Amino acid sequence: MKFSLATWNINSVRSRLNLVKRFLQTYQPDILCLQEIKCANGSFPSEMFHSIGYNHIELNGQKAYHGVATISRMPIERVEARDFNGSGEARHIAVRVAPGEADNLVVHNFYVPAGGDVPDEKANPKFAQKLDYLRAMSRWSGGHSRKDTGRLILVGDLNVAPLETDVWSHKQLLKVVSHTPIEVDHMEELRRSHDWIDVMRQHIPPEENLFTWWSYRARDWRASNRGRRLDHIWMTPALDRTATSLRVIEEARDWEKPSDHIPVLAEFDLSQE
DNA sequence: ATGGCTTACAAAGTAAGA
Repeated sequence: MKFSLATWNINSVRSRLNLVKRFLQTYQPDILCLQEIKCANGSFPSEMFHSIGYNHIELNGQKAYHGVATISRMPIERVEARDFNGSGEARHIAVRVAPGEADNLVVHNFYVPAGGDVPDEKANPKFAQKLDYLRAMSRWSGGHSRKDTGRLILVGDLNVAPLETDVWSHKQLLKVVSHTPIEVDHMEELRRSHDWIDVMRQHIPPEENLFTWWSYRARDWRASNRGRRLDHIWMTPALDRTATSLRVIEEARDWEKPSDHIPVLAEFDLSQE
Protein backbone atom coordinates (compact mmCIF):
# COMPACT_ATOMS: atom_id res chain seq x y z
CA MET A 1 0.00 0.00 0.00
CA LYS A 2 1.14 3.52 -0.85
CA PHE A 3 -0.44 6.65 0.54
CA SER A 4 0.32 10.27 1.35
CA LEU A 5 -0.57 11.99 4.59
CA ALA A 6 -0.57 15.65 5.60
CA THR A 7 -0.84 17.38 8.96
CA TRP A 8 -1.92 21.02 9.36
CA ASN A 9 -2.95 23.23 12.26
CA ILE A 10 -5.61 25.16 10.36
CA ASN A 11 -6.55 27.70 13.10
CA SER A 12 -10.30 27.46 12.39
CA VAL A 13 -11.42 25.19 9.57
CA ARG A 14 -14.52 27.27 8.83
CA SER A 15 -12.65 30.54 8.33
CA ARG A 16 -10.10 28.82 6.09
CA LEU A 17 -12.24 26.35 4.16
CA ASN A 18 -11.09 27.78 0.81
CA LEU A 19 -7.44 27.26 1.81
CA VAL A 20 -8.08 23.67 2.84
CA LYS A 21 -9.77 23.04 -0.51
CA ARG A 22 -6.87 24.65 -2.37
CA PHE A 23 -4.37 22.53 -0.46
CA LEU A 24 -6.27 19.28 -1.10
CA GLN A 25 -6.73 20.01 -4.80
CA THR A 26 -3.11 21.08 -5.28
CA TYR A 27 -1.30 18.44 -3.23
CA GLN A 28 -3.84 15.58 -3.28
CA PRO A 29 -2.91 13.93 0.04
CA ASP A 30 -4.82 10.71 0.68
CA ILE A 31 -5.22 11.64 4.34
CA LEU A 32 -5.32 15.07 5.99
CA CYS A 33 -5.00 15.53 9.76
CA LEU A 34 -6.25 18.93 10.92
CA GLN A 35 -5.80 20.53 14.32
CA GLU A 36 -7.51 23.53 15.89
CA ILE A 37 -10.65 23.15 13.80
CA LYS A 38 -12.38 25.34 16.43
CA CYS A 39 -15.86 23.97 15.90
CA ALA A 40 -18.21 21.36 17.29
CA ASN A 41 -18.72 18.17 15.29
CA GLY A 42 -22.13 19.36 14.14
CA SER A 43 -20.64 22.57 12.69
CA PHE A 44 -17.86 20.87 10.73
CA PRO A 45 -18.09 21.77 7.00
CA SER A 46 -18.16 18.18 5.70
CA GLU A 47 -19.88 19.08 2.41
CA MET A 48 -16.78 20.71 0.91
CA PHE A 49 -14.69 17.61 1.61
CA HIS A 50 -17.31 15.27 0.16
CA SER A 51 -17.61 17.47 -2.94
CA ILE A 52 -13.95 16.86 -3.84
CA GLY A 53 -13.81 13.16 -3.08
CA TYR A 54 -12.80 13.12 0.57
CA ASN A 55 -15.67 10.99 1.76
CA HIS A 56 -14.26 9.71 5.04
CA ILE A 57 -14.20 12.12 7.99
CA GLU A 58 -13.60 11.36 11.65
CA LEU A 59 -14.04 14.21 14.10
CA ASN A 60 -13.21 15.12 17.67
CA GLY A 61 -14.46 18.69 17.70
CA GLN A 62 -15.26 21.22 20.39
CA LYS A 63 -17.01 24.55 20.22
CA ALA A 64 -14.62 27.53 19.74
CA TYR A 65 -11.42 25.85 20.92
CA HIS A 66 -9.04 23.06 19.94
CA GLY A 67 -10.57 20.14 18.01
CA VAL A 68 -9.04 17.67 15.55
CA ALA A 69 -10.27 16.06 12.34
CA THR A 70 -8.88 13.26 10.19
CA ILE A 71 -10.13 13.37 6.60
CA SER A 72 -9.43 10.76 3.94
CA ARG A 73 -10.18 9.66 0.41
CA MET A 74 -9.19 6.11 1.40
CA PRO A 75 -11.37 4.08 3.78
CA ILE A 76 -10.65 4.82 7.44
CA GLU A 77 -12.25 3.55 10.62
CA ARG A 78 -12.45 5.43 13.90
CA VAL A 79 -10.37 3.80 16.62
CA GLU A 80 -10.77 6.22 19.53
CA ALA A 81 -10.70 9.82 20.68
CA ARG A 82 -8.80 9.92 23.94
CA ASP A 83 -8.80 12.60 26.64
CA PHE A 84 -5.19 12.26 27.75
CA ASN A 85 -5.24 14.69 30.67
CA GLY A 86 -8.88 14.50 31.73
CA SER A 87 -9.48 18.12 30.79
CA GLY A 88 -12.46 17.36 28.54
CA GLU A 89 -10.68 19.13 25.69
CA ALA A 90 -10.70 17.70 22.15
CA ARG A 91 -7.05 17.07 21.33
CA HIS A 92 -6.76 13.58 19.85
CA ILE A 93 -8.33 11.22 17.36
CA ALA A 94 -7.06 7.88 16.07
CA VAL A 95 -8.19 6.15 12.87
CA ARG A 96 -7.30 2.88 11.19
CA VAL A 97 -6.26 3.29 7.57
CA ALA A 98 -7.24 0.54 5.12
CA PRO A 99 -9.15 -1.45 7.76
CA GLY A 100 -9.40 -5.12 6.90
CA GLU A 101 -6.32 -5.08 4.71
CA ALA A 102 -3.16 -6.88 5.76
CA ASP A 103 -1.09 -3.71 5.82
CA ASN A 104 -3.58 -1.58 7.78
CA LEU A 105 -2.17 0.93 10.24
CA VAL A 106 -3.31 3.46 12.84
CA VAL A 107 -2.85 7.23 12.54
CA HIS A 108 -2.95 9.29 15.74
CA ASN A 109 -3.74 12.97 15.27
CA PHE A 110 -2.75 15.24 18.21
CA TYR A 111 -3.10 18.83 19.33
CA VAL A 112 -0.86 19.16 22.39
CA PRO A 113 -1.67 22.12 24.72
CA ALA A 114 0.30 25.26 23.91
CA GLY A 115 1.23 25.86 27.54
CA GLY A 116 0.65 29.59 28.07
CA ASP A 117 3.36 32.20 28.50
CA VAL A 118 5.35 31.40 31.64
CA PRO A 119 7.46 28.20 31.59
CA ASP A 120 6.86 27.43 35.25
CA GLU A 121 4.58 24.59 36.39
CA LYS A 122 3.81 26.26 39.72
CA ALA A 123 3.13 29.76 38.42
CA ASN A 124 1.31 28.74 35.23
CA PRO A 125 -1.38 26.02 35.27
CA LYS A 126 -1.36 25.87 31.47
CA PHE A 127 2.31 24.94 31.44
CA ALA A 128 1.61 22.25 34.05
CA GLN A 129 -1.23 20.96 31.86
CA LYS A 130 1.08 20.79 28.85
CA LEU A 131 3.71 18.74 30.71
CA ASP A 132 0.95 16.52 32.17
CA TYR A 133 -0.36 15.93 28.69
CA LEU A 134 3.08 14.94 27.37
CA ARG A 135 3.59 12.59 30.34
CA ALA A 136 0.19 10.98 29.73
CA MET A 137 1.16 10.50 26.07
CA SER A 138 4.39 8.79 27.18
CA ARG A 139 2.52 6.40 29.48
CA TRP A 140 0.07 5.56 26.70
CA SER A 141 2.81 5.17 24.10
CA GLY A 142 5.01 3.07 26.39
CA GLY A 143 2.10 0.79 27.27
CA HIS A 144 1.30 0.47 23.61
CA SER A 145 4.79 -0.71 22.76
CA ARG A 146 4.64 -3.54 25.26
CA LYS A 147 1.56 -5.15 23.80
CA ASP A 148 1.64 -3.97 20.19
CA THR A 149 4.56 -3.78 17.83
CA GLY A 150 2.36 -2.68 14.99
CA ARG A 151 2.42 0.14 12.49
CA LEU A 152 1.59 3.49 14.03
CA ILE A 153 1.87 7.03 12.73
CA LEU A 154 1.68 9.96 15.17
CA VAL A 155 1.19 13.45 13.73
CA GLY A 156 0.04 16.86 14.71
CA ASP A 157 0.78 20.12 16.43
CA LEU A 158 2.89 18.86 19.33
CA ASN A 159 3.73 22.45 20.31
CA VAL A 160 7.38 21.61 21.08
CA ALA A 161 10.36 22.48 18.87
CA PRO A 162 12.99 20.01 20.12
CA LEU A 163 16.18 20.72 18.15
CA GLU A 164 18.30 23.86 18.13
CA THR A 165 17.59 24.07 14.39
CA ASP A 166 13.84 23.81 15.04
CA VAL A 167 13.79 27.46 16.20
CA TRP A 168 15.13 30.69 14.77
CA SER A 169 17.37 31.28 17.81
CA HIS A 170 18.11 28.46 20.25
CA LYS A 171 19.66 30.87 22.73
CA GLN A 172 16.83 33.40 22.66
CA LEU A 173 14.12 30.74 22.96
CA LEU A 174 15.54 28.70 25.85
CA LYS A 175 13.06 30.35 28.23
CA VAL A 176 10.23 30.64 25.73
CA VAL A 177 7.43 28.05 25.98
CA SER A 178 7.83 25.48 23.13
CA HIS A 179 11.64 25.25 23.34
CA THR A 180 12.44 25.07 27.07
CA PRO A 181 14.68 22.18 28.18
CA ILE A 182 11.91 20.61 30.30
CA GLU A 183 9.54 20.47 27.32
CA VAL A 184 12.28 19.08 25.10
CA ASP A 185 13.01 16.42 27.76
CA HIS A 186 9.31 15.49 27.95
CA MET A 187 9.14 15.18 24.17
CA GLU A 188 12.28 13.03 24.07
CA GLU A 189 10.83 10.79 26.80
CA LEU A 190 7.72 10.39 24.63
CA ARG A 191 9.80 9.64 21.55
CA ARG A 192 11.85 7.03 23.39
CA SER A 193 8.73 5.37 24.89
CA HIS A 194 8.10 3.66 21.56
CA ASP A 195 11.33 4.45 19.70
CA TRP A 196 9.29 6.76 17.47
CA ILE A 197 11.09 7.89 14.31
CA ASP A 198 11.01 11.61 13.46
CA VAL A 199 10.06 11.39 9.77
CA MET A 200 10.73 15.07 9.07
CA ARG A 201 14.28 14.86 10.36
CA GLN A 202 14.84 11.57 8.54
CA HIS A 203 14.46 13.59 5.33
CA ILE A 204 15.78 17.00 6.31
CA PRO A 205 19.19 16.98 8.06
CA PRO A 206 19.14 18.10 11.71
CA GLU A 207 21.81 20.70 10.88
CA GLU A 208 19.31 22.52 8.67
CA ASN A 209 16.74 25.00 10.03
CA LEU A 210 13.21 23.61 9.71
CA PHE A 211 10.10 25.58 10.72
CA THR A 212 6.34 24.95 10.38
CA TRP A 213 5.00 27.99 12.27
CA TRP A 214 5.59 31.72 12.02
CA SER A 215 3.86 34.32 14.23
CA TYR A 216 1.10 36.47 12.78
CA ARG A 217 2.80 39.47 14.36
CA ALA A 218 5.79 39.69 12.08
CA ARG A 219 5.47 42.42 9.47
CA ASP A 220 7.04 40.05 6.92
CA TRP A 221 7.20 36.46 8.18
CA ARG A 222 9.63 35.36 5.47
CA ALA A 223 12.01 38.30 5.95
CA SER A 224 12.20 38.03 9.75
CA ASN A 225 11.96 34.21 9.55
CA ARG A 226 11.45 33.79 13.28
CA GLY A 227 9.89 30.38 12.90
CA ARG A 228 9.60 27.20 14.95
CA ARG A 229 8.99 23.52 14.09
CA LEU A 230 5.91 22.77 16.18
CA ASP A 231 4.28 20.25 13.83
CA HIS A 232 5.57 16.71 13.56
CA ILE A 233 5.22 13.39 11.74
CA TRP A 234 6.44 10.35 13.64
CA MET A 235 6.25 6.62 12.88
CA THR A 236 7.01 3.43 14.79
CA PRO A 237 10.09 1.34 13.97
CA ALA A 238 7.81 -1.19 12.22
CA LEU A 239 7.40 1.46 9.49
CA ASP A 240 11.09 2.33 9.16
CA ARG A 241 12.14 2.94 5.55
CA THR A 242 8.52 3.31 4.41
CA ALA A 243 8.53 7.14 4.44
CA THR A 244 9.57 7.86 0.86
CA SER A 245 9.19 11.65 0.73
CA LEU A 246 8.61 14.68 2.91
CA ARG A 247 7.49 18.16 1.93
CA VAL A 248 7.02 21.30 4.01
CA ILE A 249 4.47 23.46 2.17
CA GLU A 250 5.84 26.93 2.90
CA GLU A 251 3.82 28.59 0.15
CA ALA A 252 0.67 28.09 2.25
CA ARG A 253 1.94 30.71 4.73
CA ASP A 254 1.59 33.27 1.90
CA TRP A 255 -1.95 32.36 0.91
CA GLU A 256 -4.64 34.95 1.65
CA LYS A 257 -5.66 34.91 5.33
CA PRO A 258 -3.28 32.05 6.13
CA SER A 259 -3.00 29.85 9.18
CA ASP A 260 0.11 30.63 11.21
CA HIS A 261 1.07 26.95 10.70
CA ILE A 262 1.88 25.35 7.33
CA PRO A 263 1.03 21.84 6.13
CA VAL A 264 3.60 19.05 6.21
CA LEU A 265 3.15 16.22 3.70
CA ALA A 266 4.72 12.74 3.76
CA GLU A 267 4.47 9.79 1.42
CA PHE A 268 4.59 6.19 2.62
CA ASP A 269 5.17 2.99 0.65
CA LEU A 270 4.55 -0.07 2.79
CA SER A 271 6.06 -2.38 0.20
CA GLN A 272 9.39 -0.86 1.36
CA GLU A 273 9.04 -2.53 4.79
C1' DA B 1 9.86 44.57 18.64
C1' DT B 2 8.27 37.31 20.69
C1' DG B 3 4.17 40.06 20.33
C1' DG B 4 3.56 44.11 16.47
C1' DC B 5 -1.98 39.77 14.89
C1' DT B 6 -5.82 36.60 14.52
C1' DT B 7 -9.61 33.64 16.04
C1' DA B 8 -14.40 32.63 18.46
C1' DC B 9 -17.95 34.30 21.21
C1' DA B 10 -25.64 34.08 23.61
C1' DA B 11 -20.78 40.09 19.81
C1' DA B 12 -17.95 44.14 23.08
C1' DG B 13 -14.38 43.25 25.05
C1' DT B 14 -12.22 39.14 26.48
C1' DA B 15 -9.56 34.83 26.22
C1' DA B 16 -6.37 32.26 23.79
C1' DG B 17 -2.71 31.11 20.70
C1' DA B 18 2.89 30.30 20.97
